[in-house]
Amino acid sequence: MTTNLNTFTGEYSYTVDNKGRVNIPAKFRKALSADNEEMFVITRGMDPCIWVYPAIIWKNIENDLKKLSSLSAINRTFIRNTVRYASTTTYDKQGRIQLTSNLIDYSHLKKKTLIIGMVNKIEIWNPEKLKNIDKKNINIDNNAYDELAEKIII
Amino acid sequence: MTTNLNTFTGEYSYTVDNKGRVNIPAKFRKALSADNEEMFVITRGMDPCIWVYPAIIWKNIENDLKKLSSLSAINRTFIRNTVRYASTTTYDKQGRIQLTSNLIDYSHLKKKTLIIGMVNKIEIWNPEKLKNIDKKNINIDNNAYDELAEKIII
DNA sequence: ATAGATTGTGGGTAGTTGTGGGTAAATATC
DNA sequence: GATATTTACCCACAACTACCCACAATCTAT
Repeated sequence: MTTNLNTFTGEYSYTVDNKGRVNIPAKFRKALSADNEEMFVITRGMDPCIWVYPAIIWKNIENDLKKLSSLSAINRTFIRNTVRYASTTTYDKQGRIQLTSNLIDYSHLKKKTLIIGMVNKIEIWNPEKLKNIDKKNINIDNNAYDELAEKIII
Repeated sequence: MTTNLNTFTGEYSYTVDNKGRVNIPAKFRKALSADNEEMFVITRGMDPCIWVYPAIIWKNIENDLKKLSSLSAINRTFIRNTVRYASTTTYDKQGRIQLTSNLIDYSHLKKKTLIIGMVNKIEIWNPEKLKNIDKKNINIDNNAYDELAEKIII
């Protein structure tokens, strides 16, 4: 089956074991292009979740960051916050990555997790947290949302 | 027979077996263009049914989503809601696709299903559910219908 | 009308996947 | 420098999935 490489969709439930490991869904592993060498970069998401990037996609982000001038305070803050919590990991023979305690704390992960494909990256959520965010988003700015929906016809 | 490729019309009755598989009508399979490689993407519909896209049609949606920056909260929500329940499947030698339990629950599928061609995608319904929705829609806003009539000459 | 091909539905099996734990190397602590 | 703690790598096994075959019903062509 040849889906888009380095592209992830769908929602999966997994558990974090007591060593802080989570499974990367088999489908996601298969979607990784060979030049990633089974590597991901994990970091803080903008929402209270963990973002997981294929290594080569992350490389592109780093290159974009290099282009930002450090003269601007906003740029400096942005760069710092973006790369500060990022670390590279490969998955083990069972397809799991090791999370850092920092990221586990940040995303409030307990045992159960939801892993969500977000097209060019992967999100790891505490299911309860995501449910709360979903509720909040019901009252989201509808105009902006509708505008998107008109551009992208599903 | 030469119909439009990746275009689906008509209504068919099939059964979901106890492994969660449904047949894709032979006519629909024949309408799939070769570059789909016999792949579909299944996801939640806006109504309580399952939407089935030819893979290459879905690919366009993914590519559009990739252009959205995750710095914006609305973009993140939109991406998440759009791809969260989407998964890629190929049909087996008997022409069936495997549904996920998540989608079966969402669409309240039991044994009997109605599969409906919706031009650029396919809908899988619980026949009872669809009957209820049809009843509700009898009293649909006629103004909205008239508005459509100006756009589409049938 | 009949034979052959196609289509829809069911089930079996081998391989894959997810989860737990074990052991040795590496790092940290005193 | 010796010991404790963490990390990386390995194995085991139950549950699940993909793939295969069987067969009845339906359709197609001559």
